[in-house]
Amino acid sequence: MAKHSILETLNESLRKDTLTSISVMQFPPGQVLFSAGEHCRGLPLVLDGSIKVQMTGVSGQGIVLYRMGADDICTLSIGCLMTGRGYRAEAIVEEEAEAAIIPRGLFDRLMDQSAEFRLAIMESYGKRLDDLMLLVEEVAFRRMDERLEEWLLARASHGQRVLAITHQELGIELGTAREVVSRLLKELERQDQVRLARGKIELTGLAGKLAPA
Amino acid sequence: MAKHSILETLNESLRKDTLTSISVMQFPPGQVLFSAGEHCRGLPLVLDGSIKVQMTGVSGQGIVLYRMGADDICTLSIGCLMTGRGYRAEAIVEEEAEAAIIPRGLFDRLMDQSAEFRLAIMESYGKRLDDLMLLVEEVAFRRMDERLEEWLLARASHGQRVLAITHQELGIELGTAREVVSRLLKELERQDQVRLARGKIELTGLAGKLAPA
DNA sequence: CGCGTTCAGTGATAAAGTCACACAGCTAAC
DNA sequence: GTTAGCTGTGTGACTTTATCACTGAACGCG
Repeated sequence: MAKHSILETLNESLRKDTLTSISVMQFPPGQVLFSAGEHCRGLPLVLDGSIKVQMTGVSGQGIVLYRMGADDICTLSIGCLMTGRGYRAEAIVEEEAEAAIIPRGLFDRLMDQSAEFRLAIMESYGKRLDDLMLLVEEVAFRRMDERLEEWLLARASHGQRVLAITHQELGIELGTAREVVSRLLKELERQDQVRLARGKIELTGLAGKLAPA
Repeated sequence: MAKHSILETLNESLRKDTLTSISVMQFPPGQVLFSAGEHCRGLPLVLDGSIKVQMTGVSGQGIVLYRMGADDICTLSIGCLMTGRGYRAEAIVEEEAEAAIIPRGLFDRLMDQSAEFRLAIMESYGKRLDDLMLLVEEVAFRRMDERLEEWLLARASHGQRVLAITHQELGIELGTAREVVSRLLKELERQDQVRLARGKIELTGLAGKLAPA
């Protein structure tokens, strides 16, 4: 059964209608939920797991725009739904995910009949805009070594000290080239902040700077 | 009297209510509509003129996120309104502007009672997200010389061949440093693409590549 | 084991950002 | 008109990041 906090904004009757007309789907890691150019068929609710949304430039280089996790709404889809434009980004499952899709008609009805639902949608939209603005700032003004360190620490604070990720993937996270990541990591290794192995990064010295769990 | 296409999504009675409760204001060039950190008091409708929305990084460097013109809605404000967060950007009038503000309460009512109004709002939101994603791509992957040329041509195609702008301002448009702009422009001048003067850029050779008016 | 594939390291070079400073063009006060 | 001061531009020196080309290491599998 679908469990998503936005459903709690609905009254008894709308919620029942919604639950009967959506079905929860499972997606394995690596699965592509949607890709650039595709059109949108409804509003995806993420119930569980982790999904990254990334964009690919003409050069073939990519950058991760944001992630969605349990209880998120794929607000990007609403834009596509409303403007009729295709997606500009692609969504890829990272950790086994559960999601349900609210079809267009039902979405319109919920927007019409529930002020709370509307509020939740607008809030999610606002948050997404905010995220993207932060990203613009990151990319335009901040140094890559700082961004890399922060990325590693953000990951580590979720408990792991050994990250399983390739330099290529990290490049896409930060929107830079693989070589740049390799060089910066090598420098961190020289400073005893990390230990490197194929496909793995172990945080050693850096762990001292860990955000409180 | 306020003239904005979103008002046409409203029925007779809602439109009348709206028109009586909003007032059109005039803003001279240079006026700051809102600045970073401020809280939002309603949804601004742009009736006429040109307003740029820009962000300033910690380094003090800025970048223009997008522009609003006649018939635009300041969707960014909705996000602030809904999440309660302050603005992350600032809005500055470029060309004498007219705008009206729909207060929070009325906005909620319009969202409640007009499906068409809702649609227009969501559409505007979608477009803004799209703009920002394009910007991320620009900043992350494209070369500065290309972006500069494109910016100049986009301006020129509005009729002018002589742009009144300083290198500093151009730097903020593109999110780069003044020196970088100076050097790239100097190079264009060496190639007889532009002629430079204090506070002015005249498009000469570049004008051949003008987008059809 | 040997072979192919993916991942990582690195030198060379180009583009962009940063810092420091010189100087030019304009304005306003004298 | 001359001069002081401000804003805008030009440029050298240097750092950081991006790009290109290539090498070799680690792994997966027949």
